Amino acid sequence: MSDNTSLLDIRKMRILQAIIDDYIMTAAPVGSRTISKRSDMGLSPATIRNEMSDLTELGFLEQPHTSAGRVPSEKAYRLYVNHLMDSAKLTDDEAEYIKRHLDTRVHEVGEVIRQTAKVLSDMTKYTSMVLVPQLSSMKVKRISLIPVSDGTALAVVVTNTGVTKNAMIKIPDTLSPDDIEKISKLLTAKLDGHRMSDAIESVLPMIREEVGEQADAVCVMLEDIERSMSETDVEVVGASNILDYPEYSDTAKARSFLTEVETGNYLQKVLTDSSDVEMSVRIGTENDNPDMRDCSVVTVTYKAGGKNIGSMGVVGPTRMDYGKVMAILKYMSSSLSDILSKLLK
Amino acid sequence: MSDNTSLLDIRKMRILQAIIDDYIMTAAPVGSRTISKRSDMGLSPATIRNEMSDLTELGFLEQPHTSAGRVPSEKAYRLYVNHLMDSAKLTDDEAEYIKRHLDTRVHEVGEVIRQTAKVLSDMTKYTSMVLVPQLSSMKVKRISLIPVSDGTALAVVVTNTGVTKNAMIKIPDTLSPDDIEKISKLLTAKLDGHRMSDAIESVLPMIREEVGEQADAVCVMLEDIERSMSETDVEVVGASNILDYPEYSDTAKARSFLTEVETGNYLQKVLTDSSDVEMSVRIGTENDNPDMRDCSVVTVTYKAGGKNIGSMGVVGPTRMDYGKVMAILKYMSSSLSDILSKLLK
DNA sequence: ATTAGCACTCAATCCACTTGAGTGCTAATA
DNA sequence: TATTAGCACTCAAGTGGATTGAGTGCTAAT
Repeated sequence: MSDNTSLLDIRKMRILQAIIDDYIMTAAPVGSRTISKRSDMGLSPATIRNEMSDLTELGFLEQPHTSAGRVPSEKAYRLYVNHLMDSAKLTDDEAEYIKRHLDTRVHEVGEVIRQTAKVLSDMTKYTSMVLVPQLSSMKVKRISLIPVSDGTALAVVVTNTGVTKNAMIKIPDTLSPDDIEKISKLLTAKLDGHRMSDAIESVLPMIREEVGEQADAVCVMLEDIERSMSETDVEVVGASNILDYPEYSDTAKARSFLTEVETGNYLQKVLTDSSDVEMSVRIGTENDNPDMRDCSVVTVTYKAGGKNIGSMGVVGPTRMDYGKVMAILKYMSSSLSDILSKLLK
Repeated sequence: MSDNTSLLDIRKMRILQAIIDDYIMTAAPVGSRTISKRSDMGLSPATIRNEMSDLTELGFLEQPHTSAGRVPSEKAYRLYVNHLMDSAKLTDDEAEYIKRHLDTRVHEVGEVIRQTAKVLSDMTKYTSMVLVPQLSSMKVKRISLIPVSDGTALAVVVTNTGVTKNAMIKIPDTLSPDDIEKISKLLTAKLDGHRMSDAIESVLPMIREEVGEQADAVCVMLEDIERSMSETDVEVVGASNILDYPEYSDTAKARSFLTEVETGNYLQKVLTDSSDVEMSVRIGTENDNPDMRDCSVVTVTYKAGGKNIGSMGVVGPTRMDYGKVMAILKYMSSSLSDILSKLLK
């Protein structure tokens, strides 16, 4: 991505910023007079017009039609996010709000995740999403196999971070409940401290001799479990918020947005793809999903014990309040990380 | 509820039915000419008009304004559902579709529930909802307590029907993992075959002496577990379908519908309230939630082992295709019951 | 009892006109 | 030379009157 700043002198930048700020608030094309009055640069509308004309030529502004004002282009938002935006600080009220609503006395990770998504969407008024913590990267502390019926058992994996996950698995009919308990204990003993993802390659060989003839069965079970563990799951809240924004007053557009969000596929993809960068911003067509081509998606990662274990984000119209959203996300990220780190001690 | 049929002669009924059928399809006020042509009763528009005038007076039809056609009232839908509607049979294609999509080789209840909701919404094109099976009414087969971290453990309850549910519970710091395992085995032994809801009253006393000084701790744990078990959870799919219906082309209306559905509170209430009647239909203002006052909600229960264990339903505009919806729900109910009965053997 | 005929109603659509916010260009100005 | 005032031009969004057409209700004829 080329750095566009060099093309723009300081005045053009300030004007562009003013236009974007205004457009983010009003969703209406902004004209030269508005900027002349609102910005304290003491320039006449005519001068602003000239600059706007240049900015249009450079691809930062667009005109819906000749006699409307100008609308920021995606390129403009990109510049805004990278250079212009004054990364808003949260007000005390906002920080307080987050603290209060996140500090419910919950001791279950799923609950914390849901609550986080709720707070995120309440504060931003956009759609929020939180990826549940990824287990595959955590170390196993315990594996319990619980017989459910002939041929099936529930595997419960507890990680060193205290996150748990279930997997319903098939078991050979030949195994008795006692066998299962034995295997369960053995797995816990051997896997303790290892990553689930390493289980099959590095740990299975060690177990092999001890389980004897059941080695193959155990192997299949482990594969089953690992598959379940690497399933990700995403909590989405506030999808219908999108209807509050005029750009989605067209029902068909709202429909395709909501359908996409409801399945959650794309959002999940974005969150997993971004789960190694501290903060990511996808503007409009930077989203490769056509139904999301006039949304922006902002994500951050969250940690537990100093290690990234998940990500969360916000989806809204391209004209979203990036400054506010990014500030909130940053704050929420560290709050959630704190809570989880404590919770998962 | 008084039975309105007596007020209407056979001809009025047929005309009303024709009007409702037409309105369900078109969502547009229907006029006398349409009915005269479409119904094979060989009556002129003028005659129909006279009858329509009577039906309006009786409260079965409404006029948006003088020169529009007529629209069925809620009272009309009620009559339709109770007496008029020819309870549509599913086509072979539809039955086939359900069979194929529900028969995925899944062996986990949650998966089946999600799939059911999906199929239900795909077929009806409305919003679907499925209440996950209620554990409190099932008999316990096994309880496992799995230590997660100091002070917390995961309780996994397996019922005789094979449904499982987790609850994260607090445990006294004084309990060692060995203690926990002992309690876990004891609970399984004592609770096996009992309903969770009876656990505290009838089973706890029997355990009391065996656990000695930990009796109070066990009691608290059981309460914790029981609370978690009686939590209901509802799977909602296809909320955005509502946007395809002209009565929700107004964004504000769609917004309030979607927000209500997103929280799921009301739907959950309806499903639990209806979980003892085979089929229930709530039309328009029969819903006590103001945001749902121009929707209808249809629910059925489903069983496992001959016993009601949950319910599911469909939400759509009052002008929904009751015949089709009810036929689909009936069929799905028995399909799901079959699957669960087999699955949970 | 039914229907043909007719006057009446009223939302929806169309069209011509106006309004007003905004542009782009040019000539005057500092 | 950069800025600005002035002005003609554009175009979406109203505004208001006329037209249309689907529908009704009533009355008189069948």
